[in-house]
Amino acid sequence: MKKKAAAPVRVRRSAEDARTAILDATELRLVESGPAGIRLQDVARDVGVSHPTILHHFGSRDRLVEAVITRRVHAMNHEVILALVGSPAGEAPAVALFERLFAMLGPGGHARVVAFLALEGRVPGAHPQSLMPLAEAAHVARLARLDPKTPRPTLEDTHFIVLLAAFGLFAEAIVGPLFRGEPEDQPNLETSRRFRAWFARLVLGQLEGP
Amino acid sequence: MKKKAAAPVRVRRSAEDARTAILDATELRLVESGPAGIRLQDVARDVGVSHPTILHHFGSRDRLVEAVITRRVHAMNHEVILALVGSPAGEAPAVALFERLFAMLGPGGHARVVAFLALEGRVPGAHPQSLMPLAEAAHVARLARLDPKTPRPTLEDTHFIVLLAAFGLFAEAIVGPLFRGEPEDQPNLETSRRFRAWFARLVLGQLEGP
DNA sequence: AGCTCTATCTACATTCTTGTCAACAGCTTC
DNA sequence: GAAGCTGTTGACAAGAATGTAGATAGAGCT
Repeated sequence: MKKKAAAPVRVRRSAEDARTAILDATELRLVESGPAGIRLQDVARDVGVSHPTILHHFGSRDRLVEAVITRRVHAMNHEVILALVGSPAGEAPAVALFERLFAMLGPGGHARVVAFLALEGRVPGAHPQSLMPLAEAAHVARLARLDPKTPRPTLEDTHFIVLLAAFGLFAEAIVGPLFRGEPEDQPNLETSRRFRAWFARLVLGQLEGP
Repeated sequence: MKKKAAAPVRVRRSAEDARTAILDATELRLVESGPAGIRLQDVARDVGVSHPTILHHFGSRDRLVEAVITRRVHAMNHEVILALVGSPAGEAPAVALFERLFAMLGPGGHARVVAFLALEGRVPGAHPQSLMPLAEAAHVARLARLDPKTPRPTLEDTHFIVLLAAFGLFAEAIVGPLFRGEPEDQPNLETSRRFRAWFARLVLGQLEGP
């Protein structure tokens, strides 16, 4: 007698576990292809479920995309803040901080996600990503460390320096290898590292200078 | 007697005119949504033809995308080079040069195209976009204008400054409003302009300094 | 005018993607 | 162990997107 055609062993997770597994798989697609590149069937295959299961847990593709973006942006903000508050002053720590930030933005994929969101014009009101609060904090610290005899820099000056730091790390992650003429599949990690160190010292010099 | 159901006035262009019209419409979609967002039906509607006409002229969607990217990248390189060679030395011209470059990258959409290409990993071997030749030219000019008594900067230092300039303009165009917390639909043009001027002077200062 | 070339169109085929639905099957509870 | 809840699934529907095929119709040429 024939076997009953490979019993379809159905795994049944808790709703929360299923949602988490689906979000994890979706996040990979988000980093790789952006929100517009997410396909329910692909995600389903990655997780090992059928695509209606995803719809059951998230209602629609749009809501899934919204959920994964929200989770990712929250995680990114959290990691960036952690790195910033955990960094002491000084040149060597500044270089180390830039390394840490870059590791998150580049290899970690945060910069890609930000770029996709910016290009698609998806800026949920909930996540403005403004750097002004960071600039204000940096400005206070900057004034406190400056020689009282030197002229006081404006808040806008500090804001611009913070913006520049963010721009540099962001662009290095997205177009660094491209602008350096390195093949995408094997970028020159050493040149990239030296640029980041050079850049960190430049930014620090701007903050310490007049 | 009935009319013959609205005579389908068929416009017939030369093959070259048709290709150009199709590429023009495709280019708008490229800037707006990136290569992955180009739809034959949308382009056809924009041009006012049926989508098989596009396939007749370009063979396939892939070849259309390839053609529009090639044309756009060539145009971009051409414009950038024109702007660079037409710029004299000095602080005011440097600020003006940055304005001109930004006008092409931001409102002109070049930065968006570059970002899409970088994110999708489409870097045709034909267009490596390396800034090294530019850095070498800048290095020669830099050495010629430096005080002979000061230590000679390395080529890598000049390369990094050129990279930083490109990174700043690129990122300002892509994520400037986002990182400044401005609504996408009405960015603060004045703040953006001041940042670019501040940034141009910073870059110039790096080239002139030691 | 008649002929040829080919740009263009309508209609259709195929594949992909999201979404719906009814049924199935683990877990928990009684 | 029976019942209920719900996570899960296959089958199907509907629409969109690319690509194909044959017919049609401008434009140039003789």
